[in-house]
Amino acid sequence: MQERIIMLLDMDAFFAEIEERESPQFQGKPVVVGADPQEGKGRGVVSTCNYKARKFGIHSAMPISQAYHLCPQAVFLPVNMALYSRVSERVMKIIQKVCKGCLVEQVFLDEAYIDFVLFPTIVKNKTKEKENAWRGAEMLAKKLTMDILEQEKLTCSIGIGSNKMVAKIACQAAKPNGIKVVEPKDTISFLSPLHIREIPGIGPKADIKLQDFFKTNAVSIEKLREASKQDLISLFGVIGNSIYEKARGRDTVLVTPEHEIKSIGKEHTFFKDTRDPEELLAVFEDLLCEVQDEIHKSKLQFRTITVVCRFQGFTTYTKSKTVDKNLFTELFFKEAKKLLLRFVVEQLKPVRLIGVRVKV
DNA sequence: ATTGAAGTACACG
DNA sequence: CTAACGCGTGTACTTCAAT
Repeated sequence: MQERIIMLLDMDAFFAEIEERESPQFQGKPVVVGADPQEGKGRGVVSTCNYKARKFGIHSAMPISQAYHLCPQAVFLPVNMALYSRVSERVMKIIQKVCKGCLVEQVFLDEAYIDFVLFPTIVKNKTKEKENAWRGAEMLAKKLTMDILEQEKLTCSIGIGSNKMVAKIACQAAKPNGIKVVEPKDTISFLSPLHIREIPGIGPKADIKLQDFFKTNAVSIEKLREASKQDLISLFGVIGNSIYEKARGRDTVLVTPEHEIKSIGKEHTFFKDTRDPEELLAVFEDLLCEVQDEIHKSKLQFRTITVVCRFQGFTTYTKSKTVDKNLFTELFFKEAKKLLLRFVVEQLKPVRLIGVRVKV
Protein backbone atom coordinates (compact mmCIF):
# COMPACT_ATOMS: atom_id res chain seq x y z
CA MET A 1 0.00 0.00 0.00
CA GLN A 2 1.11 3.54 -0.78
CA GLU A 3 2.20 5.68 2.18
CA ARG A 4 -0.75 7.45 3.73
CA ILE A 5 -1.15 10.56 5.85
CA ILE A 6 -3.95 10.09 8.36
CA MET A 7 -5.19 12.67 10.82
CA LEU A 8 -7.42 12.24 13.87
CA LEU A 9 -9.21 15.30 15.20
CA ASP A 10 -10.67 14.80 18.68
CA MET A 11 -12.61 17.51 20.50
CA ASP A 12 -11.27 18.19 24.03
CA ALA A 13 -13.72 17.23 26.81
CA PHE A 14 -16.42 17.85 24.23
CA PHE A 15 -19.63 17.75 26.30
CA ALA A 16 -18.10 19.66 29.21
CA GLU A 17 -16.58 22.37 26.99
CA ILE A 18 -19.93 22.91 25.29
CA GLU A 19 -21.68 23.30 28.66
CA GLU A 20 -19.02 25.78 29.78
CA ARG A 21 -19.41 27.74 26.58
CA GLU A 22 -23.20 27.86 26.93
CA SER A 23 -23.14 28.91 30.59
CA PRO A 24 -20.38 31.39 31.42
CA GLN A 25 -21.11 31.07 35.15
CA PHE A 26 -19.50 27.58 35.01
CA GLN A 27 -16.24 28.88 33.61
CA GLY A 28 -13.24 28.14 35.80
CA LYS A 29 -15.20 25.53 37.77
CA PRO A 30 -14.95 21.75 37.66
CA VAL A 31 -17.77 20.55 35.36
CA VAL A 32 -18.99 16.93 35.27
CA VAL A 33 -21.46 15.83 32.59
CA GLY A 34 -23.21 12.54 33.28
CA ALA A 35 -25.78 10.85 35.49
CA ASP A 36 -27.50 12.60 38.41
CA PRO A 37 -25.19 12.17 41.46
CA GLN A 38 -28.19 12.15 43.88
CA GLU A 39 -26.04 13.29 46.82
CA GLY A 40 -23.63 10.43 46.16
CA LYS A 41 -26.31 7.75 45.71
CA GLY A 42 -26.63 7.93 41.91
CA ARG A 43 -26.17 4.75 39.85
CA GLY A 44 -24.86 6.16 36.59
CA VAL A 45 -21.40 7.16 35.43
CA VAL A 46 -19.45 10.23 34.29
CA SER A 47 -19.83 10.85 30.59
CA THR A 48 -17.27 13.67 30.25
CA CYS A 49 -15.65 16.13 32.63
CA ASN A 50 -13.50 19.20 32.00
CA TYR A 51 -9.81 19.43 32.87
CA LYS A 52 -10.54 21.28 36.14
CA ALA A 53 -12.55 18.27 37.31
CA ARG A 54 -9.83 15.86 36.18
CA LYS A 55 -7.50 17.52 38.69
CA PHE A 56 -9.70 16.00 41.41
CA GLY A 57 -9.17 12.54 39.91
CA ILE A 58 -12.50 12.42 38.09
CA HIS A 59 -12.53 10.80 34.63
CA SER A 60 -15.04 9.50 32.11
CA ALA A 61 -16.73 6.15 32.81
CA MET A 62 -16.18 6.63 36.55
CA PRO A 63 -19.25 5.88 38.73
CA ILE A 64 -20.96 9.22 39.39
CA SER A 65 -21.15 8.43 43.11
CA GLN A 66 -17.36 8.21 43.26
CA ALA A 67 -16.99 11.47 41.33
CA TYR A 68 -19.34 13.12 43.83
CA HIS A 69 -17.19 12.01 46.75
CA LEU A 70 -14.03 13.27 45.06
CA CYS A 71 -15.50 16.72 44.39
CA PRO A 72 -19.00 17.44 45.75
CA GLN A 73 -18.71 21.14 44.88
CA ALA A 74 -18.30 20.41 41.14
CA VAL A 75 -21.04 21.47 38.71
CA PHE A 76 -22.94 18.26 37.85
CA LEU A 77 -24.96 18.43 34.64
CA PRO A 78 -27.18 15.96 32.78
CA VAL A 79 -26.22 14.81 29.27
CA ASN A 80 -27.88 17.06 26.70
CA MET A 81 -27.25 14.94 23.62
CA ALA A 82 -29.47 17.01 21.33
CA LEU A 83 -27.31 20.07 22.01
CA TYR A 84 -24.04 18.20 21.49
CA SER A 85 -25.36 16.73 18.22
CA ARG A 86 -26.11 20.17 16.84
CA VAL A 87 -22.64 21.45 17.80
CA SER A 88 -21.06 18.29 16.36
CA GLU A 89 -22.78 18.88 13.03
CA ARG A 90 -21.34 22.37 12.82
CA VAL A 91 -17.85 21.15 13.74
CA MET A 92 -18.05 18.41 11.11
CA LYS A 93 -19.09 21.01 8.52
CA ILE A 94 -15.96 23.02 9.32
CA ILE A 95 -13.86 19.89 8.84
CA GLN A 96 -15.56 19.07 5.52
CA LYS A 97 -14.97 22.61 4.30
CA VAL A 98 -11.30 22.81 5.31
CA CYS A 99 -10.57 19.25 4.12
CA LYS A 100 -12.35 19.38 0.79
CA GLY A 101 -11.29 16.45 -1.37
CA CYS A 102 -10.20 14.31 1.59
CA LEU A 103 -11.89 11.23 3.04
CA VAL A 104 -13.57 12.13 6.34
CA GLU A 105 -14.84 9.48 8.75
CA GLN A 106 -16.81 10.72 11.74
CA VAL A 107 -16.56 8.65 14.92
CA PHE A 108 -19.41 9.31 17.35
CA LEU A 109 -19.88 13.07 17.89
CA ASP A 110 -16.45 14.33 18.79
CA GLU A 111 -13.90 12.61 16.54
CA ALA A 112 -13.07 12.48 12.87
CA TYR A 113 -10.39 10.63 10.90
CA ILE A 114 -9.17 12.33 7.75
CA ASP A 115 -7.20 10.65 4.95
CA PHE A 116 -5.33 13.14 2.76
CA VAL A 117 -5.28 10.96 -0.36
CA LEU A 118 -6.63 13.62 -2.63
CA PHE A 119 -5.84 16.77 -0.70
CA PRO A 120 -5.54 19.22 -3.63
CA THR A 121 -2.77 21.51 -2.39
CA ILE A 122 -0.64 18.49 -1.51
CA VAL A 123 -1.17 16.92 -4.90
CA LYS A 124 -0.35 20.22 -6.58
CA ASN A 125 3.05 20.41 -4.89
CA LYS A 126 4.91 18.19 -7.33
CA THR A 127 8.33 19.29 -6.12
CA LYS A 128 9.64 17.79 -2.88
CA GLU A 129 6.24 16.16 -2.67
CA LYS A 130 6.86 14.07 0.43
CA GLU A 131 8.09 16.73 2.86
CA ASN A 132 5.47 19.13 1.61
CA ALA A 133 2.73 16.61 2.17
CA TRP A 134 3.52 16.21 5.89
CA ARG A 135 4.03 19.96 6.36
CA GLY A 136 0.84 20.55 4.42
CA ALA A 137 -1.04 18.23 6.74
CA GLU A 138 0.35 20.02 9.77
CA MET A 139 -0.67 23.41 8.39
CA LEU A 140 -4.12 22.10 7.69
CA ALA A 141 -4.35 20.83 11.27
CA LYS A 142 -3.43 24.29 12.51
CA LYS A 143 -6.12 25.84 10.33
CA LEU A 144 -8.70 23.35 11.64
CA THR A 145 -7.97 24.09 15.29
CA MET A 146 -8.09 27.84 14.62
CA ASP A 147 -11.35 27.71 12.65
CA ILE A 148 -13.04 25.53 15.26
CA LEU A 149 -11.87 27.80 18.07
CA GLU A 150 -13.00 30.96 16.27
CA GLN A 151 -16.33 29.69 15.02
CA GLU A 152 -17.35 27.42 17.89
CA LYS A 153 -15.21 28.60 20.83
CA LEU A 154 -14.12 25.01 21.45
CA THR A 155 -10.68 23.43 21.52
CA CYS A 156 -9.60 20.19 19.92
CA SER A 157 -6.47 18.09 19.57
CA ILE A 158 -5.05 16.56 16.42
CA GLY A 159 -2.75 13.61 15.79
CA ILE A 160 -1.14 12.93 12.43
CA GLY A 161 0.52 9.67 11.43
CA SER A 162 0.81 7.09 8.69
CA ASN A 163 -2.28 5.15 9.83
CA LYS A 164 -5.32 5.40 12.10
CA MET A 165 -3.62 3.86 15.12
CA VAL A 166 -0.61 6.20 15.06
CA ALA A 167 -2.91 9.21 14.48
CA LYS A 168 -5.04 8.18 17.45
CA ILE A 169 -2.12 7.71 19.83
CA ALA A 170 -0.49 10.94 18.62
CA CYS A 171 -3.74 12.77 19.31
CA GLN A 172 -3.82 11.43 22.88
CA ALA A 173 -0.26 12.69 23.32
CA ALA A 174 -1.26 16.12 21.99
CA LYS A 175 -4.17 16.63 24.43
CA PRO A 176 -5.41 19.12 25.36
CA ASN A 177 -5.44 21.69 22.58
CA GLY A 178 -2.36 20.44 20.75
CA ILE A 179 -1.11 19.03 17.47
CA LYS A 180 1.32 16.10 17.24
CA VAL A 181 2.83 14.90 13.98
CA VAL A 182 4.50 11.49 13.93
CA GLU A 183 6.21 10.85 10.61
CA PRO A 184 6.96 7.26 9.58
CA LYS A 185 10.68 7.57 10.46
CA ASP A 186 9.77 8.59 14.04
CA THR A 187 6.95 6.10 14.62
CA ILE A 188 8.88 3.41 16.48
CA SER A 189 10.69 5.81 18.81
CA PHE A 190 7.42 7.63 19.49
CA LEU A 191 5.58 4.42 20.41
CA SER A 192 8.33 2.57 22.32
CA PRO A 193 8.09 4.22 25.76
CA LEU A 194 4.27 4.31 25.80
CA HIS A 195 2.11 1.96 27.88
CA ILE A 196 0.34 -0.76 25.89
CA ARG A 197 -3.05 0.59 27.02
CA GLU A 198 -2.44 3.44 24.56
CA ILE A 199 -2.95 0.94 21.74
CA PRO A 200 -6.58 1.02 20.61
CA GLY A 201 -8.02 -2.47 21.10
CA ILE A 202 -5.96 -3.24 24.21
CA GLY A 203 -8.36 -2.85 27.13
CA PRO A 204 -8.21 -3.91 30.81
CA LYS A 205 -8.35 -7.67 30.12
CA ALA A 206 -5.70 -7.71 27.42
CA ASP A 207 -3.49 -5.54 29.61
CA ILE A 208 -3.68 -8.06 32.46
CA LYS A 209 -2.94 -10.98 30.12
CA LEU A 210 0.18 -9.18 28.90
CA GLN A 211 1.26 -8.23 32.44
CA ASP A 212 1.09 -11.94 33.32
CA PHE A 213 2.96 -12.89 30.19
CA PHE A 214 5.83 -10.48 30.81
CA LYS A 215 5.73 -10.79 34.63
CA THR A 216 5.65 -7.01 35.12
CA ASN A 217 2.94 -4.59 36.15
CA ALA A 218 3.55 -2.04 33.39
CA VAL A 219 4.18 -3.25 29.86
CA SER A 220 5.58 -0.75 27.36
CA ILE A 221 5.09 -1.00 23.62
CA GLU A 222 8.84 -1.65 23.33
CA LYS A 223 8.43 -4.63 25.68
CA LEU A 224 5.40 -5.84 23.72
CA ARG A 225 7.59 -6.14 20.62
CA GLU A 226 9.56 -8.89 22.40
CA ALA A 227 6.54 -11.19 22.11
CA SER A 228 6.55 -13.32 18.96
CA LYS A 229 3.60 -13.46 16.61
CA GLN A 230 2.94 -17.00 17.86
CA ASP A 231 2.96 -15.82 21.50
CA LEU A 232 0.33 -13.21 20.75
CA ILE A 233 -1.83 -15.52 18.68
CA SER A 234 -1.88 -18.11 21.45
CA LEU A 235 -2.80 -15.35 23.96
CA PHE A 236 -5.44 -13.56 21.88
CA GLY A 237 -6.44 -15.71 18.90
CA VAL A 238 -6.99 -13.86 15.62
CA ILE A 239 -6.60 -10.47 17.35
CA GLY A 240 -3.01 -11.44 18.24
CA ASN A 241 -1.83 -10.80 14.72
CA SER A 242 -3.08 -7.22 14.68
CA ILE A 243 -1.59 -6.58 18.13
CA TYR A 244 1.76 -7.82 16.80
CA GLU A 245 1.47 -5.38 13.89
CA LYS A 246 0.31 -2.46 16.03
CA ALA A 247 3.29 -2.87 18.38
CA ARG A 248 5.39 -2.13 15.28
CA GLY A 249 3.35 0.93 14.31
CA ARG A 250 1.51 -0.85 11.51
CA ASP A 251 -2.25 -0.72 10.91
CA THR A 252 -4.01 -1.22 7.58
CA VAL A 253 -7.55 -0.21 8.59
CA LEU A 254 -8.93 2.27 6.05
CA VAL A 255 -10.69 5.57 6.62
CA THR A 256 -14.28 4.75 5.65
CA PRO A 257 -16.72 7.66 5.40
CA GLU A 258 -19.92 5.60 5.27
CA HIS A 259 -20.97 3.11 7.92
CA GLU A 260 -24.14 1.11 7.61
CA ILE A 261 -26.07 0.52 10.81
CA LYS A 262 -25.91 -3.10 11.97
CA SER A 263 -27.86 -2.96 15.20
CA ILE A 264 -30.16 -0.70 17.18
CA GLY A 265 -30.93 -1.06 20.86
CA LYS A 266 -32.15 0.57 24.06
CA GLU A 267 -31.50 -0.25 27.72
CA HIS A 268 -32.77 0.99 31.05
CA THR A 269 -31.28 0.76 34.52
CA PHE A 270 -33.84 0.95 37.31
CA PHE A 271 -33.37 3.45 40.08
CA LYS A 272 -33.82 0.53 42.45
CA ASP A 273 -33.59 -3.17 41.54
CA THR A 274 -37.07 -4.61 40.96
CA ARG A 275 -38.95 -7.87 40.44
CA ASP A 276 -42.34 -6.24 39.92
CA PRO A 277 -43.66 -7.63 36.59
CA GLU A 278 -45.84 -4.56 36.04
CA GLU A 279 -42.88 -2.21 36.31
CA LEU A 280 -40.66 -4.46 34.19
CA LEU A 281 -43.23 -4.72 31.42
CA ALA A 282 -44.07 -1.02 31.42
CA VAL A 283 -40.43 -0.02 31.00
CA PHE A 284 -39.86 -2.79 28.47
CA GLU A 285 -42.76 -1.62 26.29
CA ASP A 286 -41.32 1.90 26.29
CA LEU A 287 -37.97 0.50 25.16
CA LEU A 288 -39.66 -1.52 22.41
CA CYS A 289 -41.49 1.59 21.15
CA GLU A 290 -38.30 3.63 21.06
CA VAL A 291 -36.46 0.88 19.19
CA GLN A 292 -39.39 0.50 16.79
CA ASP A 293 -39.14 4.24 16.10
CA GLU A 294 -35.44 3.98 15.30
CA ILE A 295 -36.04 0.94 13.10
CA HIS A 296 -38.61 2.95 11.19
CA LYS A 297 -36.23 5.89 10.74
CA SER A 298 -33.41 3.61 9.62
CA LYS A 299 -35.54 2.02 6.86
CA LEU A 300 -33.52 -1.16 7.34
CA GLN A 301 -34.59 -4.79 7.64
CA PHE A 302 -33.73 -6.60 10.87
CA ARG A 303 -34.01 -10.28 11.79
CA THR A 304 -32.52 -10.93 15.24
CA ILE A 305 -34.02 -9.74 18.54
CA THR A 306 -31.82 -9.84 21.65
CA VAL A 307 -33.13 -9.15 25.13
CA VAL A 308 -30.63 -8.37 27.90
CA CYS A 309 -31.25 -8.64 31.62
CA ARG A 310 -28.83 -7.56 34.35
CA PHE A 311 -29.59 -8.78 37.86
CA GLN A 312 -28.66 -7.68 41.34
CA GLY A 313 -24.94 -8.34 41.67
CA PHE A 314 -24.34 -7.17 38.09
CA THR A 315 -24.49 -10.59 36.41
CA THR A 316 -25.78 -10.10 32.89
CA TYR A 317 -27.53 -12.53 30.54
CA THR A 318 -28.92 -12.29 27.03
CA LYS A 319 -31.50 -14.30 25.09
CA SER A 320 -32.11 -13.91 21.41
CA LYS A 321 -34.37 -15.06 18.63
CA THR A 322 -33.93 -14.80 14.88
CA VAL A 323 -37.02 -14.59 12.69
CA ASP A 324 -37.77 -14.36 8.98
CA LYS A 325 -36.99 -10.78 7.94
CA ASN A 326 -40.37 -10.39 6.23
CA LEU A 327 -42.18 -11.25 9.43
CA PHE A 328 -40.00 -9.10 11.66
CA THR A 329 -42.36 -6.12 11.95
CA GLU A 330 -45.32 -8.18 13.12
CA LEU A 331 -43.29 -10.45 15.40
CA PHE A 332 -40.98 -7.88 17.04
CA PHE A 333 -43.11 -7.01 20.11
CA LYS A 334 -44.43 -10.54 20.60
CA GLU A 335 -41.04 -12.28 20.40
CA ALA A 336 -39.25 -9.66 22.51
CA LYS A 337 -41.83 -10.05 25.27
CA LYS A 338 -41.53 -13.84 25.07
CA LEU A 339 -37.77 -13.58 25.63
CA LEU A 340 -38.26 -11.24 28.59
CA LEU A 341 -40.85 -13.59 30.05
CA ARG A 342 -38.32 -16.43 29.99
CA PHE A 343 -36.05 -14.34 32.23
CA VAL A 344 -38.87 -13.53 34.62
CA VAL A 345 -39.80 -17.22 34.86
CA GLU A 346 -36.25 -18.53 35.22
CA GLN A 347 -34.74 -15.93 37.51
CA LEU A 348 -35.68 -15.12 41.06
CA LYS A 349 -33.24 -12.27 41.64
CA PRO A 350 -34.29 -8.61 41.40
CA VAL A 351 -33.57 -6.96 38.06
CA ARG A 352 -31.19 -4.04 37.72
CA LEU A 353 -31.36 -3.43 33.97
CA ILE A 354 -33.38 -4.56 30.98
CA GLY A 355 -32.71 -3.88 27.32
CA VAL A 356 -33.57 -4.88 23.79
CA ARG A 357 -31.47 -4.83 20.63
CA VAL A 358 -32.21 -5.76 17.01
CA LYS A 359 -29.61 -6.86 14.47
CA VAL A 360 -29.61 -6.99 10.68
C1' DA B 1 -18.44 -29.90 6.09
C1' DT B 2 -20.55 -25.71 6.32
C1' DT B 3 -23.71 -22.47 8.05
C1' DG B 4 -26.12 -20.11 11.36
C1' DA B 5 -28.18 -19.36 15.78
C1' DA B 6 -27.53 -18.43 20.62
C1' DG B 7 -24.95 -16.77 24.22
C1' DT B 8 -20.78 -14.59 26.15
C1' DA B 9 -16.56 -11.56 26.41
C1' DC B 10 -14.22 -7.48 25.42
C1' DA B 11 -13.51 -2.79 23.73
C1' DC B 12 -14.50 2.29 22.95
C1' DG B 13 -16.36 7.01 23.56
C1' DC C 1 -20.89 -4.51 55.15
C1' DT C 2 -16.21 -4.91 50.82
C1' DA C 3 -17.68 -1.27 47.04
C1' DA C 4 -18.56 1.71 43.17
C1' DC C 5 -19.87 -0.15 37.62
C1' DG C 6 -24.74 3.74 31.96
C1' DC C 7 -25.58 3.33 27.34
C1' DG C 8 -25.08 2.25 22.47
C1' DT C 9 -22.45 -0.04 19.14
C1' DG C 10 -19.03 -2.99 17.19
C1' DT C 11 -16.04 -7.44 16.74
C1' DA C 12 -14.93 -12.04 17.86
C1' DC C 13 -15.21 -16.33 20.39
C1' DT C 14 -17.48 -20.94 21.79
C1' DT C 15 -20.88 -24.23 21.52
C1' DC C 16 -24.44 -26.69 19.53
C1' DA C 17 -27.80 -27.97 16.02
C1' DA C 18 -29.58 -28.17 11.29
C1' DT C 19 -28.86 -28.45 6.56
